[in-house]
Amino acid sequence: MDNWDEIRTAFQVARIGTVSGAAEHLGVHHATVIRHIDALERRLGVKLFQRHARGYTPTEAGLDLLQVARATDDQFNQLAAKLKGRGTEVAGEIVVTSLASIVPWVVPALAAFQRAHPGVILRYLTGERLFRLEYGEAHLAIRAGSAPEEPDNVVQHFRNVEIAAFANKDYVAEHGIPTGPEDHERHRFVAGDDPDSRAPFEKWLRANVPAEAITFRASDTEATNAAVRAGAGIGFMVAPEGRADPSLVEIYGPRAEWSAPLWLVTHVDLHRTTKVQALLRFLKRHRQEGGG
Amino acid sequence: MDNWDEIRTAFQVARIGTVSGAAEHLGVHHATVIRHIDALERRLGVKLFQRHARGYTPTEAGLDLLQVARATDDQFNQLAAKLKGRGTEVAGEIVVTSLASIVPWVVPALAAFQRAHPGVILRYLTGERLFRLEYGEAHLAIRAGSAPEEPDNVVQHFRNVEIAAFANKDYVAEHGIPTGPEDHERHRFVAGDDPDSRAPFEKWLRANVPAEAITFRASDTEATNAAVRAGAGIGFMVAPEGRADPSLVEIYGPRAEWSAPLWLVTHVDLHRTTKVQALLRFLKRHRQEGGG
DNA sequence: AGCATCATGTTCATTCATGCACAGGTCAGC
DNA sequence: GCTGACCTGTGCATGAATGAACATGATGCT
Repeated sequence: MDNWDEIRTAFQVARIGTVSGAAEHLGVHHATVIRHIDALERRLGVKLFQRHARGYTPTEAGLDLLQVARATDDQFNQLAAKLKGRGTEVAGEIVVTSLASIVPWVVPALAAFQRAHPGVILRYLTGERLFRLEYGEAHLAIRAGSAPEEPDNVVQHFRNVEIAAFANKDYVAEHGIPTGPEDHERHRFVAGDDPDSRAPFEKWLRANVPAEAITFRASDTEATNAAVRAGAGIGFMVAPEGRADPSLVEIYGPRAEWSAPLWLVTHVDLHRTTKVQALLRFLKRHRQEGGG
Repeated sequence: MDNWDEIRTAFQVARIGTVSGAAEHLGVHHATVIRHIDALERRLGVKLFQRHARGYTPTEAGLDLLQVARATDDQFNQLAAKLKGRGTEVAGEIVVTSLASIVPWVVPALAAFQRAHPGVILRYLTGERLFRLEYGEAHLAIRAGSAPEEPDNVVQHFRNVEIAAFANKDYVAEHGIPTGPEDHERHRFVAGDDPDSRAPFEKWLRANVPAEAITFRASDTEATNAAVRAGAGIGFMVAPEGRADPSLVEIYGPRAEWSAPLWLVTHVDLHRTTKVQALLRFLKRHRQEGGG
């Protein structure tokens, strides 16, 4: 594996997604980028990218390269900063991902972090792209639920996020507020679609709400939240998110048994870099804000 | 930090120590190597090497680069192997270091490992160069004594090494073998020079041997071993090493209270690579052999 | 439907990095 | 003290990697 510059070129293509974009970022001609990729693929005997008219999409091999090269890039930048005597400076791109449901909580923290470190460029990815993050597309993943246990990942418990039950005002006006579990059959509930979900509040639903009362199911958290807002019934939401919506009424306040743990997940190769460390420290220092 | 190839060039210079050697290894002209180094240093504004007529010696900055670049090199090689579908193949250079005193135990294990993986090139460094290993000059360090706790290092307990007391045959012929602790004042002992040493057998010496009976002290383990072989008195040695020398007599057999733990220390960036993993697994699988 | 925009991919001229040859220096050994 | 074998360092010719220009295809907006 000689010619590290070709790896660097491939890294930028994988990161940005287009040859032209990578060429501009690298300050070279796009023909050079194409030649680097071709040479690298020929030498490795593996297709790194799927060519199509809209750009280059990394294959699985390309994603492997992306992961290794991103770590390298970060480490080289950190080395350069150290050698230049600016060892503590935090700068460069940081990619963060999380479930969409905790967006309203994460964004203010990231914004504050960006304010504290103007040299940082934040990319915050949520939603359907999450599955690709296993391949090292992000520096930091904020996950909910049971602790991830993949090798090469550094997992830290972050905090518990408060979960409460909400319903739309119109729903309350029509159906009122449940007087207790025995009243649940008279109500309508919104829940996830997975009947075996291990989320604590889903277990509580199965135990305390008759199945016939769960009249709206959706696999995606955003969908269930939208259903609650639309008045489809009573559903669980992250507490601050629900409270931020004036059209919602808090049916049941947060309970310890419902709260879901959040995990900060980083890849070992990235975990030690100053910028990731700085972000982790920042997030942990600000974990009180926003309720939880 | 653009131009990763220049880092690669600097890495080879730091690793090999000469511009010409690095040039030959890289398959380029040595003038190219000089230009790469010059360009890199100018861009970083830091001297990476101390030039002298016998070669290039890395400065502290150069050692920092060496550490990062070695990890990168290994990771790229591992990536290449994976992408080429030979993910399990173990090949390339592996640098191991340890105290000189456990050389006779380590060498057979390394030799066996090399036999099992013909593609591997082993470099086994001991002795005075040990101090440089903090800077990532080795893939694996085998350390004795208390567990190292530096950050970025992965420390695993390896095994305990048996320590026994030996003396030269000539010494025994002249002084006999101690009948018990009360007989020690009549004997001569070889010990380390540090009066506060935390090595277990040194503690035992302080507790069970009168200070006047310790007539030979040396700071280096090799020196004390040589003194024992030369008949200067009774001294502690690694059990298999002492037993391998027919001129020595085992005065006190190994005791649990004397045994010193050995630690396998790797840098996080290198720890996950297949070849380091393979070596660690191999060493742990063969830890029974050789007594311990 | 048609145009504008943005992407990849190929050909040809050029330039910059490389290789070569030689100078200068240091160290080891006889 | 001298010779030989290393090593670093520099000016100059060459060639390989690069950049410019152009062709081509897909997408989105009017």
